[in-house]
Amino acid sequence: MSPEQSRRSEKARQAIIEAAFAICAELGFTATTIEAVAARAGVGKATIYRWWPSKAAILLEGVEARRDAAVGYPDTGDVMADLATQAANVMQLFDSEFGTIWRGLVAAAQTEDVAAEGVRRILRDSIDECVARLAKARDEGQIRRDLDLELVVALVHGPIHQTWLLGTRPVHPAFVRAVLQALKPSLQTPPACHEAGT
Amino acid sequence: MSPEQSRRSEKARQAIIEAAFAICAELGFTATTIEAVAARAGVGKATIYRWWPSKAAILLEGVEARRDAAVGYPDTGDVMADLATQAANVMQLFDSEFGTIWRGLVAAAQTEDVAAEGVRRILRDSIDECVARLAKARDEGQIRRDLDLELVVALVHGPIHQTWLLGTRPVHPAFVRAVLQALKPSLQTPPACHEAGT
Amino acid sequence: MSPEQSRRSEKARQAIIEAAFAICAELGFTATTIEAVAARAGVGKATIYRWWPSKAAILLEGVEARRDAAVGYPDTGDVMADLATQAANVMQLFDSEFGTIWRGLVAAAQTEDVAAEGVRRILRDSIDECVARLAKARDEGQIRRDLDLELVVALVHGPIHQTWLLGTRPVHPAFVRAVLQALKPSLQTPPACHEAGT
Amino acid sequence: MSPEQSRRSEKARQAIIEAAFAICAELGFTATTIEAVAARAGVGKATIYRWWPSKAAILLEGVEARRDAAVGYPDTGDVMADLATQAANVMQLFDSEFGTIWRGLVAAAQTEDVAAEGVRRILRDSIDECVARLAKARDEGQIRRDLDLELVVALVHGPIHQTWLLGTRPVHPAFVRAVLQALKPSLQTPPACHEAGT
DNA sequence: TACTAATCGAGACGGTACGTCCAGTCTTGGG
DNA sequence: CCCAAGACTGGACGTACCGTCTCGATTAGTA
Repeated sequence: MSPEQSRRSEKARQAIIEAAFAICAELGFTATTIEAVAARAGVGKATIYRWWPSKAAILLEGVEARRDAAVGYPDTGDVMADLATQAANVMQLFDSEFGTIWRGLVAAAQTEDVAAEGVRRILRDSIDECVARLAKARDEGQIRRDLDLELVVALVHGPIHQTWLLGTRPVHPAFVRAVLQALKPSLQTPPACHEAGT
Repeated sequence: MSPEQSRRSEKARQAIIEAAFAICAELGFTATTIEAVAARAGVGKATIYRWWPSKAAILLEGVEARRDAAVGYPDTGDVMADLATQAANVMQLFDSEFGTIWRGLVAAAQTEDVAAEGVRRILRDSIDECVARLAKARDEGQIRRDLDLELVVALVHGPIHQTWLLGTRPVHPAFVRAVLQALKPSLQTPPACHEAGT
Repeated sequence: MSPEQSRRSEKARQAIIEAAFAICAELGFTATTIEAVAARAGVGKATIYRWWPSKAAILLEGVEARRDAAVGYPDTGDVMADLATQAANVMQLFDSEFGTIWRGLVAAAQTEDVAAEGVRRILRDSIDECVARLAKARDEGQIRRDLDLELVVALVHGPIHQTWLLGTRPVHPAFVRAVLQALKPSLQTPPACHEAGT
Repeated sequence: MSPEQSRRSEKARQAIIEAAFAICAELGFTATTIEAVAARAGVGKATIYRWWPSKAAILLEGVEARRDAAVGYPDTGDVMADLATQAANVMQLFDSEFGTIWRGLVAAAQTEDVAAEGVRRILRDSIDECVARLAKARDEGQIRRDLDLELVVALVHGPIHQTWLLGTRPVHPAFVRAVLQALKPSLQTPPACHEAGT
């Protein structure tokens, strides 16, 4: 984003992002070439290269712009249930064309620094959101006080996201629930023993 | 691997895999083109295309061949410690050029079916190995009897591998230990309460 | 023409030259882009760049190949008439699409060394041919013995070619004859004076 | 030059022409792009396109403006010597950066009508000047009365200019003199025969 | 002297072609 | 029949310019 933003054409910017999303959704990340995006957006290639360093950066900008429409955490009073709900919602979102886009971004992040930074930026927001929900739950006494909340985020989303990314098994809502169920002892305040013996 | 294997040149096969590894380690996955591999291996491009469908397949074959030299699980009698040791060893391995190769394979797996299958095949082996170690620990009473062991593998390696892949934070041995420590209540047989209030 | 000629595809070579000629004839030298030639010839651009440094070089090769079909000098016994005939024939040839191609080559020769050399090579042949005809005429006593024949070529063709190139006036056969007519005293052996006085 | 001239910035006009000359002299005609000229002149591209149809038109305007400083014909009383002197001076001028510019204009004239007209306009002036000198010589009886003077201009300058343009041989003063020397019999009034034999 | 309309600089825009790189296929000659 | 070598078609790359356009900021001529 080197040149001044002032003279930039908002119309072109949106057309490019929308074209990139459409092509990626329809034909996949590999077919999402700068050339195809330019053609579909009715835009010169130079206009893309002027403002974005790679196709991943375009998709990244689109994803970040849609963050408001992102999947938030409900607050029913039961954190474990809320975490499960949100994770299941994310997985459902990933079943749509958005999954293709996110896979592409993760792939790009493995070899491009710009993409890696963008992906981290997005994840940072997601983590912060999750941490906020967990902090509330901690204040309510639903989870242990001594937990590193960012670590908890990793414990919860790591297994789910990883399983989805690497396809080691299908990620259905039941799997999400199983993960959360298994993690309960690690997260929840251990119940006091009221009776001695057994 | 369509044609007959009998006529195949073992020398060429090894040279190709080694060249692919070397280029990927030195110049990265993106620069690991079939053309470059052929040149470095002193091999015709057709020879590569005859036996492998993509560059990811070459690296995959190399990785699978090196599985014997892979990171196994120690058995000190303490599963949690052993899991931590193995995970830390893997992370150390990923700090080397092998990390670059694995990142490339994961990236390829997001868009190519062949790569995805290959990655899953490798992960399956790793999971099985881990499950075996966990089964032993379960038999020894170190972990709960009611656990789905494959789920446990996800719980343990998901957070670690995911954090490494997406770079959301540095993955040092301390982080690995923290993950395992946090997971203890979920995995271990809950201690009987001997006294009220503990 | 860097790589070995042996593996070169003769079919591609001819298709490229013919495409370049056709496009130049139909659409002009400016529209004769490498891209258009490749498309018309059904050839990859790389194949063109592998063997020719510029579009001028392609046309040049075509022109040199067609030299056999070139405009030669008749030998009726009258040099001046023969020179006029040949020059008029050349001008007629230049009225066809070949004129467009030659103009393009001359233009390219003003800014590109490769084109300049090629044009000079072609002109050298033409000059030699003309010199040969002149030498014969000189031996027959039709033109002065003391003339530098290459200079004569310049005297004859310079005015004609130059007038055509720069378009300072239309170059009809009458003009060609006028040039030759005016040059007669300079070329022909001066008649001896048979009578003293006036 | 469509819009009103009154509002035109004389400063910009001169800066553009000077920039075009400078770039053409330093980097050649090919590198003389509108973009480069605009940048060097510190001028918007639109300002150039508003007043000139092409880069050749800019150089043309500069060349025409410098015509006063052009190479005129001396009048020593000996036409042949004067023609040789002027031609030699032109060739010397062409050895400078002006030669590069003129070559560029001739090249452009092969494919662009505007350039062709401009070149013809300039040549017309040169021809007229030469014709004027020849007319004077004719009135003085130095050259034949029956000559078409414009044809004479072609006979004199055609060989020289053509040889320079196409580079068929180096154009030194000696060459210029040789051309004029060879043309003498065609131009000069034939001397009466005073004695037989001679 | 203030108004106002055209020109100015700057540079983004949609395009076209550039010359390069690589994919994946095909051809040639040698073992 | 496999191999090394590498030319082939094809397509995307990222760049350079083209000629058009839209922006304030001058800057002339007019009121």
